[in-house]
Amino acid sequence: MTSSVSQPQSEKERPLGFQEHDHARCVDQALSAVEERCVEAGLRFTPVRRKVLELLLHEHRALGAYAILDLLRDAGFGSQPPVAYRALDFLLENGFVHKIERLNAFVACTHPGESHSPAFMICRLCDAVAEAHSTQAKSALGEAAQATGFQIERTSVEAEGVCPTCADKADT
Amino acid sequence: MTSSVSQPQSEKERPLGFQEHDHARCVDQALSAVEERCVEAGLRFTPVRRKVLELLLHEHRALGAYAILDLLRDAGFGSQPPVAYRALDFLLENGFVHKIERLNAFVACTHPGESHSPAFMICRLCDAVAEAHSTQAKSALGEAAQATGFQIERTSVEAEGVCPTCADKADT
DNA sequence: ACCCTCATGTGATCTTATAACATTAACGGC
DNA sequence: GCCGTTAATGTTATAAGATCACATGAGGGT
Repeated sequence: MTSSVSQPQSEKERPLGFQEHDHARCVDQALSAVEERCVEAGLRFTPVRRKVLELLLHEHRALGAYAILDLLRDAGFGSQPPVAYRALDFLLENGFVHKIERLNAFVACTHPGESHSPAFMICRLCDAVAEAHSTQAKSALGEAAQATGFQIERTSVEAEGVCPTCADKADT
Repeated sequence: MTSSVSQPQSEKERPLGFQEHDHARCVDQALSAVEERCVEAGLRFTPVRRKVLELLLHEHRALGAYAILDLLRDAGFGSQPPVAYRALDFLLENGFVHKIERLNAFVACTHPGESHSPAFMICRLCDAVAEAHSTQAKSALGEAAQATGFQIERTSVEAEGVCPTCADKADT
């Protein structure tokens, strides 16, 4: 799922993230990983929560809360905003999804389980979102923070630009 | 105005940013600097635009668009959302203010004129916002971007935490 | 069975942002 | 100085995002 630090291996589609991959498999893997972590941590991975994560993994891009809500409704769940927001809150709190502030939208985490301060690359043309491992961004601000005595609790790092796929299209 | 990389020099108040400073003066300076840049660049620094910047400089913290709108109304300007948003768009485009995505709010730029990719520290207790010079955050993501072929155009780096002033209060 | 807690369903409301269109002000060519 | 073009503003309406408040239901422990 949109792993971010290597060259594209196939040119055939690269449809949603920046890279081709076995999507059905990556969805299943991620769901299992999260399920396992919930059991370990005594968290309730309820049907709505599972469904929301599944939808985000399946779509493999950032979705707004109301887009998620529509899909939930189609799947027979409640259709009022809090249904989606509550599931998202749970998933956010536990690091299974991230919020893309720039888009007011949500993406499934690319590497759940690992503790990390995420950084994102967002394509302004197709809205694809890739998550990068970024320990560094934190430390970049860390210096300034230390100098002022500011205590950092969370960071959000987002880059907007053009993904390889869209750049290719533009060349044509 | 909330310059970010040095020790607090006075303990008497540190009211809005993380540091004490001659506020009236810093507002005037910033306004002049922006005015000058607009003349140079052939930009129209109209009354609404000036007023919005002035308000942000004066308040010296992140304000929501509707808070700005209220202040505009008080000052005799139009009172419909587009009035504020359009002025903000202008100021954003030209780097005179920044948007804090996390708060859906806007702050006056701390060092207009210098080209920079801003990074912010946001106090979750008092909403004070400090802007740090950060060339590094860009480069942190830059590596991942280069590896995938992603072309970065803009970055947004925000850290949420507790500012020195609020931390002091908590200790008491 | 009971209680307590957490999760869900639902309606209403609030905040943030934009679309669309009319009106007015500034700017350049002549 | 007049006129056409362009950019800025005013105003109405509405879209999009997020939360509040309160009722109902499902699990877990005793």
